[in-house]
Order: sequence, then structure tokens, then C-alpha cells
Amino acid sequence: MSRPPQKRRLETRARLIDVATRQVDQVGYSGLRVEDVVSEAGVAKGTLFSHFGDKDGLLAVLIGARIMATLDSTETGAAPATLDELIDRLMPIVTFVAEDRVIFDLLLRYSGTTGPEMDEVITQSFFRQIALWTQWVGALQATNHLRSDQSPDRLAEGMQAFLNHVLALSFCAGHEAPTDFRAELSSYLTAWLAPQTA
Amino acid sequence: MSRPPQKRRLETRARLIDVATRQVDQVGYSGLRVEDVVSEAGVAKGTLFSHFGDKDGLLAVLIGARIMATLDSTETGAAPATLDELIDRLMPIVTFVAEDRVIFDLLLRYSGTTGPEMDEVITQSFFRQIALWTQWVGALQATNHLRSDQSPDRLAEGMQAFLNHVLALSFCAGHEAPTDFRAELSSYLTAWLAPQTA
DNA sequence: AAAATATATTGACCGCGGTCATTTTCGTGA
DNA sequence: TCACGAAAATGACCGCGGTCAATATATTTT
Repeated sequence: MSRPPQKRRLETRARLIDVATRQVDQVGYSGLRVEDVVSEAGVAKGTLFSHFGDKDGLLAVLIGARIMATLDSTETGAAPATLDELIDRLMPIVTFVAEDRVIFDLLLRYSGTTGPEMDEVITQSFFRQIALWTQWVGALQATNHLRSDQSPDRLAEGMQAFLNHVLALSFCAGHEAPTDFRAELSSYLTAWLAPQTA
Repeated sequence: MSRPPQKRRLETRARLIDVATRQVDQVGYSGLRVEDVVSEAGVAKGTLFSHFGDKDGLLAVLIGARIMATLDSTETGAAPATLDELIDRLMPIVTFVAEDRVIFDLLLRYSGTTGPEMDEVITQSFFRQIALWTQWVGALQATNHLRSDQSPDRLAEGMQAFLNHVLALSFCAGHEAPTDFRAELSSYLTAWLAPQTA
């Protein structure tokens, strides 16, 4: 049988996350080095891996926390009343993910995780996000702002697909001409969510 | 001024690609090791990097070639006459990409590349694929099998988005219960491409 | 309190992708 | 054919993520 973790372990874990978070603020997610984290935290390399499995595991915790925070602010206030407002509510997430390729890659790797990693923050944040979108879409369907021939769940999933698509293209592009995510997303999501006119 | 590459260089490049291709057949894309390739090819490590930039560069060549071959067979024969037939035509690509995460990641990284890497095989294969899909979609629009309120180009781009979505989920999933790509794709693409009924 | 067991941490070590100053080979004009 | 500059190839070296047998620190048992 497995016993609950001891106090010492929780402290170590907290310190690692704390140090890593601060270092990310300085060098970005892609600039994070495991050696730097452990040395500043005053632990051995192996300790970090025993806590998070691998570097991605640590990043998943950090990024999961950030997404949760973003959702916290996105969730407050009234639900979007139009398609345009809905898209506005997506922008904070988009902006965050667009910040660094590493975020995008990691989200793509974890988003959709079912099974033993369900307890990971990042996985929970993923479900929370989809649930929120589903709710928004359902409400907009009820007021005839969106197509109603598809379930809110499916439409929300599709939103995810297009969001990822726009982000992926932005990372490939020549990095000049900074993508106008709002406009890009809008045109895809309108085609996907709005009732067909013609 | 830069002179054309010498014969020796072309031979070395060909040998590297040849060896790498054979090794991939044995150990898969994710199992490929640079050291193994160069040792079997009888060249030094640096040579490989001078040819392909990095490991991904080599993989891009190998994968690009495979996609081109797939497109060759996909392109022959009559264009799909229904949405179902269109989806059938996508399956070879899906199956190939689903084979290994590395393929998916690399495609996502290169697909959408514009600029100096335009001459890469993989980039060309990407454009060729989108062009083909656009053509198919246009034809199906003309026969009233698909929605006509969006340009063929946009619909084709959306197909890419959903295809990636389905693949991404399949890689995340618990790896048991092998995804039925055909069914998954079909439900998304029907919602995206078909005229709305309700 | 000492022995026995479970948990947590350690750090030398490894694999593998990638670099670059140096050396070898090739093409070309004197 | 020899010399000289450019192209090609070399391999010792590095950075960094990740491993694991050994060690240290808790917790329980007698």
C-alpha cells in the first residue's frame, strides 16, 4: 500500500515549482533548464524527476496553473451573448499559448488525456475549458445565434481544432507579419459555428 | 557566389537518405538514431548535419518523400463523387501519420511553412495536398454535395484542422481502444463540409 | 529505544543531438 | 602538372535531459 507523501516531499515539490515559475518569468518556457531549477532549489537532479517524471511533467504543472488562472478570469462575468463576444473570450488563452511553441506542443500532447493522468492540473484545465465552451455554445444556440444541427460538445471540440490550427500556422509562418489571431479565428469560427446563410 | 554541389556531395546525401530510409523501415521514425545512420553510411556525424541541418531536417526529407508517394496514388483515378468518397481518399494519409507521433509532430511543425524552406519536399507535399483537396471540394460544391457558402480553400484548410485534431486525440488517448479514424473524421467533416440540414 | 521497513534524496553516469576548428578532397586557372 | 581557393568531410567535444544503485531520512514494529 502507498502512504500519503511526507511533509518534506511536499515542501520540496513546492520549492521546485516556485523556482521554476520564477525562472520561466525570466527566460521563458523554452529557456527553462532542469539543471538551473534544481541548483537554485538546492536539490539533486534526480529529485526533480522523481517528482515530475520528466521535464514535460514539470512544464505541465506550470502551464496547467497558468491556464487555470486564465480560466478563472474568463469565467467571471456574464456569458458571451454573441459569436463575437465568444471569440473575444478565447483571446486570453490564444495569446498565452502563442507566447511560446513549447506551450503549444505540450498542450497538444496532453489535451485529450484520459486515464491515469486525469489528476494532472493541465488535464483538468483542459476539461474545464471544453466544458465552459460547451456551456457558452449551448446558450448561444438557445438564442439562435449559432447553428443548432450539432451538439454543443461537438461544436466546442471543433473550436479547439480551429484554435490549434490557427496557432500551428502562426508558429510555422515566417514570424514576420505577426498573425492577427482575432481575425483568423473569427473567420474560421464563423464558418464553423454560425448558421449557414447561403 | 555559390557553385553547384559536387558529385561527391550528392552521392553522400543519397547514401544518407538511403540508409536512413532502410533503418526507418526497421526501427520506425521515432527509433531512428543519427549515430546509427552515419556509421552505416560510413560518414562522420557532422556530415549529416551539414546536409540536413538537424535530425528533423533529415526526417522531413524522408517523410516528405513518403507523403509524395501517397499523394501519387491518391491522385490517380477519378475525383471523389461524394463526401464519403472524399473521406476515403484521406485515409491513406491519416493511416501513415498515425503510425508514429514523430510524423505528426514534424508535419505540424512544417505544414504552413512559407519562405526559404519552400523548396523542401515536405513543404511542397503540403501544398500539393491542400491544392488537391481544394480541387475535390470545388468539384463537390459544383454538384451540390457540399456547402457553398465558403471557398474551397477555406474548407480544405478546415479539413486539415479536423484531421490534425483527430490525430492529436488519438495520440493522447490511452492507446487501448484503437481509434476508428474513419468514423471520427467522418462525423467532423460532415459537420464541416455538408450543407446544414436543420 | 533499537531494529526493521518504507519513503525521499543523491549525484555519478549515460545517451544522443548538435557544434566547429581542422583537415581532406575537388575544381580550376596559371 | 602544380598550386591555390572553395567545397566537403571529419571527429573530438559539448549541452542537456534522463537513469538508477546507493544513501539518508522518516515511520512503524517489536
